[in-house]
Amino acid sequence: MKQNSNVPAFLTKLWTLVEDSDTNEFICWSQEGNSFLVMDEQRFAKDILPKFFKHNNMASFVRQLNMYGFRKVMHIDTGIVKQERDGPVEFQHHYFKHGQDDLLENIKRKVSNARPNDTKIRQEDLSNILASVQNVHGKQESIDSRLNTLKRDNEGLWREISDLRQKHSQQHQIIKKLIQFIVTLVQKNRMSLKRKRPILLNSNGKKPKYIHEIYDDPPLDHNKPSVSGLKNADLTDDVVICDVTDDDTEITEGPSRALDQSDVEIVEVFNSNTVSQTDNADSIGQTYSLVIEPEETTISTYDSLPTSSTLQLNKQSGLSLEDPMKMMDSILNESGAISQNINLLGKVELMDYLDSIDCSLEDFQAMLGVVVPKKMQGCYPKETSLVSQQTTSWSSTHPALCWPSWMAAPLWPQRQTAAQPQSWETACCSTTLRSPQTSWSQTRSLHEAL
Amino acid sequence: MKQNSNVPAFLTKLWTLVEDSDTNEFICWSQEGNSFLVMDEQRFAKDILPKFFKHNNMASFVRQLNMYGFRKVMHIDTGIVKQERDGPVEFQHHYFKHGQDDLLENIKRKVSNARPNDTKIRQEDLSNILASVQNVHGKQESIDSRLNTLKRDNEGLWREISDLRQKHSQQHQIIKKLIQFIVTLVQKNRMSLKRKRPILLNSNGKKPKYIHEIYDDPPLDHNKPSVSGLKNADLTDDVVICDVTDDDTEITEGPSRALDQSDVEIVEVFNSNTVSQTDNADSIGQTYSLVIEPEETTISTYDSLPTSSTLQLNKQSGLSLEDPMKMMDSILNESGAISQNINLLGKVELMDYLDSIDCSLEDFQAMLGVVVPKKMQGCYPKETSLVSQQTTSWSSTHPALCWPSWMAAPLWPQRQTAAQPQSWETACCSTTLRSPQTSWSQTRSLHEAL
Amino acid sequence: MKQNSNVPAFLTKLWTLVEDSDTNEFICWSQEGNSFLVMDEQRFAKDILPKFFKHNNMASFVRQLNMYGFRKVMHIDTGIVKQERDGPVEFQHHYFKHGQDDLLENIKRKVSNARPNDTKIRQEDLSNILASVQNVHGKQESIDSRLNTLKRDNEGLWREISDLRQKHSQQHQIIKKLIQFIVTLVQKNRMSLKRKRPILLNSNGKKPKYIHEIYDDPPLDHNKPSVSGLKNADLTDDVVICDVTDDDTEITEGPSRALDQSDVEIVEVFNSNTVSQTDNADSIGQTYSLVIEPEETTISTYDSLPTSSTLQLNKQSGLSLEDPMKMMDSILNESGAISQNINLLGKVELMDYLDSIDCSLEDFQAMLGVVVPKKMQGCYPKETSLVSQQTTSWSSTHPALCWPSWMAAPLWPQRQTAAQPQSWETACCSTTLRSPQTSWSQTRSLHEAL
DNA sequence: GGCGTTCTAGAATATTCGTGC
DNA sequence: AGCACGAATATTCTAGAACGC
Repeated sequence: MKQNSNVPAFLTKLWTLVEDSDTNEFICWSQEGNSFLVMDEQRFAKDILPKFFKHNNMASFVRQLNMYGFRKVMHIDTGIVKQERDGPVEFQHHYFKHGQDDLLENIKRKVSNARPNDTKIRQEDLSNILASVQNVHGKQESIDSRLNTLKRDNEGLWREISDLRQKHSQQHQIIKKLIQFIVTLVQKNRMSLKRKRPILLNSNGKKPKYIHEIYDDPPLDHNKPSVSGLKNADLTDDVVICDVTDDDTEITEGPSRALDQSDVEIVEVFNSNTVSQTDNADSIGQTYSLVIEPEETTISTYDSLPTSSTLQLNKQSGLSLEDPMKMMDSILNESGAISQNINLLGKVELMDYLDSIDCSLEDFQAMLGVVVPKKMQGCYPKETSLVSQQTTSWSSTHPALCWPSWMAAPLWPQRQTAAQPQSWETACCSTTLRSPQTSWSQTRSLHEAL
Repeated sequence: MKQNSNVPAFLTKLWTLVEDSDTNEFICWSQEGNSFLVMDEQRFAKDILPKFFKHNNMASFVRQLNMYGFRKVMHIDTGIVKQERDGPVEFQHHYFKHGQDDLLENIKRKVSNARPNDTKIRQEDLSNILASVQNVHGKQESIDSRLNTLKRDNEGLWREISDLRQKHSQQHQIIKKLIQFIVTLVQKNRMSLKRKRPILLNSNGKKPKYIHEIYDDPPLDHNKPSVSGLKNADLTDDVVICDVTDDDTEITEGPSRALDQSDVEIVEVFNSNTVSQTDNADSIGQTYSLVIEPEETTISTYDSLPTSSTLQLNKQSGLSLEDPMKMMDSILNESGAISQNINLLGKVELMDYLDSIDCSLEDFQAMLGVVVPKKMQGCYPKETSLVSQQTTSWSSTHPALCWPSWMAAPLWPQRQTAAQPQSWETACCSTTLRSPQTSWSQTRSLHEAL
Repeated sequence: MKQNSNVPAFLTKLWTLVEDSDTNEFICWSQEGNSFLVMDEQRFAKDILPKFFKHNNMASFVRQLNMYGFRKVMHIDTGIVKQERDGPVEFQHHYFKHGQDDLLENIKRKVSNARPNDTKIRQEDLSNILASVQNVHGKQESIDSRLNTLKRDNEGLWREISDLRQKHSQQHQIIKKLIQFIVTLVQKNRMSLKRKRPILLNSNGKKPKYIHEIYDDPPLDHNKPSVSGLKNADLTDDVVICDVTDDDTEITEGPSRALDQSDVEIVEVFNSNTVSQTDNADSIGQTYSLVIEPEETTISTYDSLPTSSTLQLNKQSGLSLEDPMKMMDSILNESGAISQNINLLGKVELMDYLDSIDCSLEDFQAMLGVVVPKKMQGCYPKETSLVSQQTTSWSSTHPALCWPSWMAAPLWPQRQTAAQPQSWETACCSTTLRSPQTSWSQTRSLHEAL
């Protein structure tokens, strides 16, 4: 009757009840001893149950049995409506056997799964998931619009940059022309003033494209082209934009440049020590040279140092006299140092360039006549016909640059004709490039007109 | 006893049973008639149930009641241990009432709903979906942060561009002034040297605002103070950049450097036909002119070809005197090839520009400083106050450009006044610098040409 | 007689029934033992069925048989004339065989499958959600790729801007040199013509680095080789930016400007009304002044108007003669108008700038030598060594600028040396404008120092 | 928190009805 | 008419859940 351990009361009571021979009338072991029988449900419920439990309901008793894993033993005649008192009810459990109360502890009460119905859980899950998904959807739309905004911004930026590039290029052209003009001016001045021996740059009356000729193969070193250029250039007849300060010098030669003793001297930059100085000796005045040399340019963006490339310009007076052209050369040489890699292009452009600046008075006028629109901004070329060329000179130089994805055909407005050095301005994003010939011929005709 | 309609047999039987006064001993209506009582469970089960159903189990009966939504009516003494034989059992249903068998059809039998298979499958589905959604969430956050980063980048880019624009504009001004200065310088030189008859551009001492007059469209731009300045500047002693070539001229005067017979001649561009040419005829020497003419300008950004638009500037020495207007026209024609479509705009701008440079010498000076690109693209003004001007000339040209969304008031630092031709600067954006050689040789050829 | 396991009652009962020899009269195995026969339907139903089931309907019995997959065995005469009312009925099932009750467990009852309830609804929900999630996934990938594209674009933009900055800086150098050159040129001209006492800027033959000296803060920039070059350059014959004007005029005053009747006059732009004009009265010749004054700069980016800053260009003849320095002053003044707000910076920069242009011949020479950076194109320096400098002059000016997130070390190619006035180019994007006064006064003091 | 009692529900089977071939 | 099956209900056994101890 005592129940030790942790065997639930129900099991103890049930086992006792079944074992108790006094109640065999109502409840007893089956013959095999592995199940028990309730002879008369009704009487058992009303007479026996209350003595052991707090109720007299057969249903509650059965519920407990089920709770502990007992199963009803089906009889063949089950279901038959019998007039007489129903036959006995039989239950069994693997660990509920006659004379073996030690097995009872193996019988475990069923525990509610504490599972409030997956169904409900699932329903909630579904709701949550749905809400989550829609939330994500909303966010995505937001992100999408932001992306579009950004994309538009980017497009605007590209346009801006294109515009800036173009502007820059134009400015560059202006500057170039200005320099040319100034050089010419200085030269002229000398000629007219001194009218003495013209320093022969090209005594033969032909422009020596020495540089071009000498360097048909530009140095691979991109960073110091100017240096090499200078070195190799052996300029014997060069120029001598010497300056002279005095007054009465005579200019003997031609109308062309016979520059002498002008107060301003444009000294060519010679290579270290290799220079052959021309008649500087006689120059008594001070000589001033114009060196256009942006400091920045001497800086290597990444690793190279601006050391060697720094110019050792004019060593003061007593220097050589050079012509403005030389100066220009050096200037251009310097600034264009980078683009030397682009050989072909460089050459072509050089040609064009020279041609284009080969102008006389008319050119000058034309040069002067430049009208700037109040507003010019960059565009986005859409055509591509001329792109190839651009690519040639540009892509190579800007390998890292990625053209905006949204631009179908990145055509720079740049006119980058051959005559137009890309070095400084390069760039641009214009759609069409002017054919070199165009400027070529133009410049030419103009030139010849002289 | 007959049950028609679709009322289940159980309900019909039950109602009949309760209604039947013969069975009142076992089962009957409650006093209120909205529930029924089973007096003696055991007897009712064994004696009555089998007569109506295929069983004699009270449990089965109760099960059916529950299945149809009947509820047991709890009594106060429920739960208490009753010594006496159980009291009556009471059940009720909203549609099960005394004398109202028509309500029975409202009583619906419960139906089981779950298919154990799906359940598990669904659980897995739910898990998958949930994981998926959360995955998406995570990605979205990542994307969001990247978007923000990009946005910040873009803002920085706009700032950069704004900065660059401003810088460019400033440079442009510098260049313009430089040119003006140079022109003046040359002019002065001549004057002082020759002190001869000045070519009168505006002999009357008044600047012919021909252009402006011709195109009576006043500049919309209010922001060009300089322009006004120029206008107001009364330049009586106009320039006479005549050229002289000869040799023996004497430099008698000028305080400055007596430039004489300089080969460089700065010819002023004369107004259409109204010019009185000076002694050009006698000029034997070569004349060199400075032409600042960005080739790019001749290129039409989109579709036009640079062909016809090439400039036929100066026809050599002995040339004529042309009026500035003509030149401007040709220039604009050239460079503006593209923008020709934008007639009005072009004209207006031109007006402004010309107006601003509408001075003889002054014109010349101003002229130097400005090149008009055929196409300039633009920017993104959306506002307004200061933008108006800009918008006037600018927006029309750059309809496609969108100002960054995050910029409330996109005011460019750029001063882009009417007098400020963007032509030069606007342009291009190339990365590479032209190789030195190129410019080198070019410069040379030009030099040699001298 | 007891049936445990999971064999349904019907099968157990049926098998028992067939096996039971007592019922052979009504139901028995076929001869092969693989099917069973019901001899007399009616008697079987009425007499036998009720003893085992809750009914006495042959139909129900057959229904159960069908439910468990039993099939009726068709006889040959079936369908033909069935004379005899009830021949024996035969049913068979693959697992229902004589003496083999162990096969019964293989017999499965058919189960209805469709539950139109939630199941389907939920299934639909799941499908919808799943589709939605996957949709979102797809969109996200799209967004992701767009983001990447944008990012690449942005990177390209930064590169472009870097490039543009560099180009601008280079141009700026060129311009600066040009101006210097011109100034020197003018000066020289005067000297040579007059050959009078040169106004000594540095009579001692040494360049006065007044500015630099005054502000002993050396530029942090290491990238200015040219600068160093200039410094180191031993300039003996320093400049003499004296001006000479007329022929025999004597410069009586200070070393500073005693400008007289020079043909070219560089008039300083004075602040409104505060200007002290020098001996202009006596100037007989016409004087032209070069004023470099970007109109834009005078415009405050947002709200200020370009009013006062407008230049009063050439006042024509009778004007004052000024020295190049003045011109530079005015130029700087103008261009720097915007950045006046940045006082400190402005000053320092101005100092540097002035210092840089305060050169004599050497400087001049250096000026001519344009150095091209070995590497330009916008790169994105990764090192930061050079950043400091840049930061020094730049960051301060562009506080608002955010460097692109993807750039580790935002190194601008720009050389922005101290000697490089930021006023023109850098300018700041908008954030702060340098107050005109600053440069003004500075320039002045410097000027006066002359 | 486990256990016990009670009421209700789930689930499988059972019975019946109806339908289409 | 009869078979096979769907569908609804019925019966039974078991489980869930609420509540009290």
